[in-house]
Amino acid sequence: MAGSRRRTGRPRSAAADRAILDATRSALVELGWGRLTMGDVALRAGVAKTTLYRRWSNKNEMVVDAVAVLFDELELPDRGSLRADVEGVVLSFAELLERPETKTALMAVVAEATHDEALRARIRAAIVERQKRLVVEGRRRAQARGELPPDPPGPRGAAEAARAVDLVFDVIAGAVLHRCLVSAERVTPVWAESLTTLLLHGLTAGAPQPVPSRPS
Amino acid sequence: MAGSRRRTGRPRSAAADRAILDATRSALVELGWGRLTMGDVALRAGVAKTTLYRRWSNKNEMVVDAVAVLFDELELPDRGSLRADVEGVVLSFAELLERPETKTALMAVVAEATHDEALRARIRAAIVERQKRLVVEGRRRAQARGELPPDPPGPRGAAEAARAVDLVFDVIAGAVLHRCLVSAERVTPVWAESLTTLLLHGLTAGAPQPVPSRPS
DNA sequence: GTCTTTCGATACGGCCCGTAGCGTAACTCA
DNA sequence: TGAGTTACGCTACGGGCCGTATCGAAAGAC
Repeated sequence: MAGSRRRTGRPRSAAADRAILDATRSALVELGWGRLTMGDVALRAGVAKTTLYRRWSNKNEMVVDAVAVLFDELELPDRGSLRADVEGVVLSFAELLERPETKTALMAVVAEATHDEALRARIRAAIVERQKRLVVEGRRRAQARGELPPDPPGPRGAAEAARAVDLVFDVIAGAVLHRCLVSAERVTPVWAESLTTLLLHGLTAGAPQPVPSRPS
Repeated sequence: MAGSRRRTGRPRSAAADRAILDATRSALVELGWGRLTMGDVALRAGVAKTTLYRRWSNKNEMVVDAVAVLFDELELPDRGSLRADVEGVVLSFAELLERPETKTALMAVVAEATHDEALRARIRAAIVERQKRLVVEGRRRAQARGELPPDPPGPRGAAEAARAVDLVFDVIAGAVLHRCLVSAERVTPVWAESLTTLLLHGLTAGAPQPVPSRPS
């Protein structure tokens, strides 16, 4: 379907696509979300405003596409240990989030998504689900090294593993995001190390534990 | 200074203040951030639009004030153990964040704050710094119970304790926020328990730890 | 009673959104 | 090569909202 969509007529300009998305990101940096206008993006891209509306139905959808590709540059090179891998991904994610276009656009789009189901789905597919690969990969490596226990067998084990991945993803991404955007403080290597230690060993590391955890 | 600010003339209507902030919250629920207009808020509040602009210079500042009070309802009753306290605050915070006016407004305001230093400061003062009290209190109780080691003495110990509070706050608030708003999944009691276990004992709980943590 | 400030109401310039219409450019197919 | 089809740049437009100005009336302070 996607391949045979348009077989005749003048094709869409791929150069215009790139110019528009680039212009959107640079406008986000300079103006922020509230002052970003479609007319301005068109002007920066050297393109007519109508060309924007032929591709996206509104500002939100355009910005999601402009920002989603930024997250794809996240990588997880094998740094040899679970600790090093976690610290690495924390710092990479923070570096990404400290770029003005990323932080501005991500928050604005998430805000709009709170009352727009279609946009919520677009975010989940374009960003969240795609980046969970980092956690899956880091976890797999740690299990291979013996730093984490292997997944239990069977479908129950797989479901449990999926829940663990979701949890770790929310904790790491959430902590970095909150630190950068809500608390508005920088993510330093020292902070990344502290976060990693907390994740690996917990709050109670090095302390007596007089209160046993209750079974569920 | 604040007390003797205005000594003559007609005083500001406290009823109007309340009506405006209530109207702002209800408009956020129904319309979301993008469609919320000052004229509409004035209409809902039964107030002239000029009355809004006498109190706040723009939409962002008004919404921060409308939302900040919601966070003050967070409490931390002593549930008898660190585990129970953490689970409790996670669930309370999630309940707050799942209210439409909270999630919409918080994200929108944070997005605007990425390129507005004054707004960033307002958020930090009105929300972040005020809610850290929950972590400080929970930590103090846990230390009294012997679940956490006491703070080292001296100014260095105090600084270290402050960093620990900041870290735990970012991790807990960030995880809940990311789960609710970015991943767009519900915070269930089961999830809260998993998060608490992770926070208390870390990823490596129950697994061998071949890689020792390096001292800093 | 006078002074000061807020209030509601109305009007306004300005900016932006999203769409429509037009002539032209680019590409496909016969 | 020529006809058909689609994208493009340009311009213009109605409509909505922002933030401000202006006015007379109301509400307290002195």
